[in-house]
Amino acid sequence: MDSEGASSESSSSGDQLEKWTEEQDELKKKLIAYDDFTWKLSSSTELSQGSEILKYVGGVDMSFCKEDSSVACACLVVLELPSLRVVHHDFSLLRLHVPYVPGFLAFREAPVLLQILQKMRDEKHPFYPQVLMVDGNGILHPRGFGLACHLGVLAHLPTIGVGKNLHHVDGLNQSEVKQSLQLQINEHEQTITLVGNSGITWGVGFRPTLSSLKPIYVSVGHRISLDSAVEVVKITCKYRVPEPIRQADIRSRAYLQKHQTESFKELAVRPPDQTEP
DNA sequence: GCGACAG
DNA sequence: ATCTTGTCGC
Repeated sequence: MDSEGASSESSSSGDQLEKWTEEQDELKKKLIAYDDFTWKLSSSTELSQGSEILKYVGGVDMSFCKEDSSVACACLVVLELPSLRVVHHDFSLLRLHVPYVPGFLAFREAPVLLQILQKMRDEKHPFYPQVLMVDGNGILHPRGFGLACHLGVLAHLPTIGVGKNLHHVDGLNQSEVKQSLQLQINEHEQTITLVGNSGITWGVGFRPTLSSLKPIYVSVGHRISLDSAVEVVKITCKYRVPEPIRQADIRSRAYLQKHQTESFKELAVRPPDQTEP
């Protein structure tokens, strides 16, 4: 018998988390936390004629089956600016074998999302996104490398991390953020910089609309500065959750429900096929 | 040691 | 992530 708690359960072993941590640290070396793109926002002061403007913003999200949380639908949408109309969407239905572990979301969700992105790029689709918004944090993460960073580096794409809940890092606390925003309730600025105990700026808490008490949390994913990331988020917010992510969320959920019966059969766990004589 | 912990 | 109806308001 093993003396150590080599608990033979389905959850991740310490070894796995160690491997994942090393992989995050390795990929983190390629992280670019400043503006590394050629487009400009149409609201930019310098309206140079030659430069391209930001027109195609992507969003990714995943939904899960309530009966079987390992059955998931990943969705990529692309919205056109400034209309915020969806000009492209794509889905992938699959069964996940990697569990959700706080701090390691990317190992569960990045592979599929990357696959959908690559498919679009390989097809040289004209609406391939110039920047991608991700339903998960960027550098606002225990090791400064959340899903948005992970996806950005692997896809070599500018990405923005958007969290609906605060990942408690470096002393950052949800109620403190809310209090700070409460103090600014009368000011024009609905944004609060998230500075941890160490002095590091991890992102910003942001209230997109006047009615939304609960903030969203924006952080740098890859190849973009925090200021630019916030600018992009601002111009894509019709509701609390920015449109690209909201549309990916709505559509992935709808797709899952529409194909619930079929997909459940397709992805059903069958015992190994031993019908051969 | 205990609690906290994106989706 | 998911479980969940109505309701108040623009």
